[in-house]
Amino acid sequence: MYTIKQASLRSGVSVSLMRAWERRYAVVHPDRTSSGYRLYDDDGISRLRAMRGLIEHGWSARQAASAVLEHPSAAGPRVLDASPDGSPPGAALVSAAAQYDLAAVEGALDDLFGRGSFEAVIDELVLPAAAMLGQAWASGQIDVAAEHLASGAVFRRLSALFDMGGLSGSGPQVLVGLPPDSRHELGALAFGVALRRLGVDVLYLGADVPVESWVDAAADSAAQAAVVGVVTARDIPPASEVAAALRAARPDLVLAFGGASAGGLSAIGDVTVLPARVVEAARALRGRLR
Amino acid sequence: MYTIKQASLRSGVSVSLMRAWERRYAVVHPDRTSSGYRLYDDDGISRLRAMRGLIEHGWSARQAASAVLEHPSAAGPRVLDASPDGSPPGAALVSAAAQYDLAAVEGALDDLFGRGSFEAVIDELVLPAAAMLGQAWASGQIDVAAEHLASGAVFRRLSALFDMGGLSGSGPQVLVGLPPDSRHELGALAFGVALRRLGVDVLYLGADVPVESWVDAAADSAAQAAVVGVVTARDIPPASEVAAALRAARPDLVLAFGGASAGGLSAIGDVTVLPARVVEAARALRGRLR
DNA sequence: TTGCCCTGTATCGGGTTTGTACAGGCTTCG
DNA sequence: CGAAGCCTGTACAAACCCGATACAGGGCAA
Repeated sequence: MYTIKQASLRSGVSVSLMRAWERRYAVVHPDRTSSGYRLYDDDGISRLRAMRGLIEHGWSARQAASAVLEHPSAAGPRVLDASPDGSPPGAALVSAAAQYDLAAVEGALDDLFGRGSFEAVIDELVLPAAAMLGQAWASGQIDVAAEHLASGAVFRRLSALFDMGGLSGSGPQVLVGLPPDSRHELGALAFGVALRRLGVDVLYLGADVPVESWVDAAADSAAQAAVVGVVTARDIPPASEVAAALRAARPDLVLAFGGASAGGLSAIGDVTVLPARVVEAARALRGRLR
Repeated sequence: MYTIKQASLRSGVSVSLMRAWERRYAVVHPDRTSSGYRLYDDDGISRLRAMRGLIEHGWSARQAASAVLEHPSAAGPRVLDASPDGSPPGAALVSAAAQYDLAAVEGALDDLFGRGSFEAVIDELVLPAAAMLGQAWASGQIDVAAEHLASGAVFRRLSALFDMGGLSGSGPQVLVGLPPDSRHELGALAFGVALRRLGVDVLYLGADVPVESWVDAAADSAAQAAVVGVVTARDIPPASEVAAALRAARPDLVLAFGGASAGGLSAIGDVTVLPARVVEAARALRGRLR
């Protein structure tokens, strides 16, 4: 349940306009606190967002409202909306980074994370935006320092979410990390957050973990599974080395590869290849535990 | 069991506010001594920390409280192994890392950060503990993966503090980062946090920043100063390269070196060498601005 | 063109929420 | 014993939210 300000941030509709739409078209019926404050649920946010989308596509407000009221399914849990000007959601992050404007970076992240729950936004908005940062750097559009600035901010957000996940202390333990020489860890960390939010105790090892360290971690911890990130095609050989060493050291360990290039490793024995999207990957792995 | 002040330090919630939350939302029910003093347990600390996290992410206090009350599993207890008297404060962190026990790692960090304000503990406890981690790794006492696990947790704490610092938006801007090929960024990040808490807008570039990126960042941002971390003696040559390039590109920029090995660079022109302790270093740099 | 409706936005007076501070008195600890 | 810490209760300012109203600009019909 969100206050009107939070609902405004999540729906992209201004506070004044939300009240106007409610009064004129009864497009939402938020609950009220005992003192009369509006409290919006996810369905209300979806309706507001759907209505905004229709209006941006040229509909009049009244038509949009009746469409939303008539087709409640049209206001499904879709989250991914292009910005008003049609630019992809991560563009604001890239341009903020290019100008070394940390406030704008944080604002862009507020916008991305504010559009829904972690699970709703991470695969659709946040990681694509981070990927755009990498592309912008690769294409020379922004500098390494600018890329660091912005991806560091993303990393901090994810870190806060990781810590906020809280330890169940009793759940299964899973090692998560990247193979040697692999450095882009945002996806792995996001996966760790998603897994932790499913009640799994994640031992997050980070980037560039040597093969022997994987083995030692598996031997010295009570981990039930290990997930090795495979971000680029270059990570495939070291990742398969890690898997082979882990398999030899701990035959009982559930092994999985995750990440964009994990598909390149499907040939290897009994190693699970997780879906590319971190939320689905976390659910898939969770299903293999216990 | 902690007194209210200890609980405040560990949870990051002020004493007044803890009482207000208890009175208004009944989010905790601390035991009482016979004379009425509150006594908090680890579960209470976790609840307060969770509520604080939700509020920092935009929830209203009342919504956050009901979420914490409704979802008690999110706040699991954390047990800290009693460390033998006389052992240095960071020993618990190292032994927790050695056992890949993330709960114990978080508990050790709770203990370290709980002993005082950021300024009080960072130089005395947290960074020495992080240094002990590095030494334990160098001496073969713990593995790289264990070191990653624990220093990642420290990094996340510092990241949260960095984000909590908030942007003044109007303060002077300072670039903070490490020279090329330098990777141990905990000290630089801690310095960034300290600086931010003094009202300076820190543009944190992170580790391993190429010379050209320093130059571009200085050129494209409105930074008044740049601080280059010099962690080990090996960082001295690249750091001096960065300084020379920055001096050439932006003669007006205030340049400073920070970190344990910054002293090795005292010979270079008008570059300030900051004290080794981050709090003093931040104050020293602050004095040179505006 | 004129006048009217639609629609997004701004403002006003008044109530609510929330973080912080203070006063006066009791407890703990060195 | 004195300083520091903690208690309850109260107060307060800033931020937030409420309903109501006003208003500007665009579209549209007369």
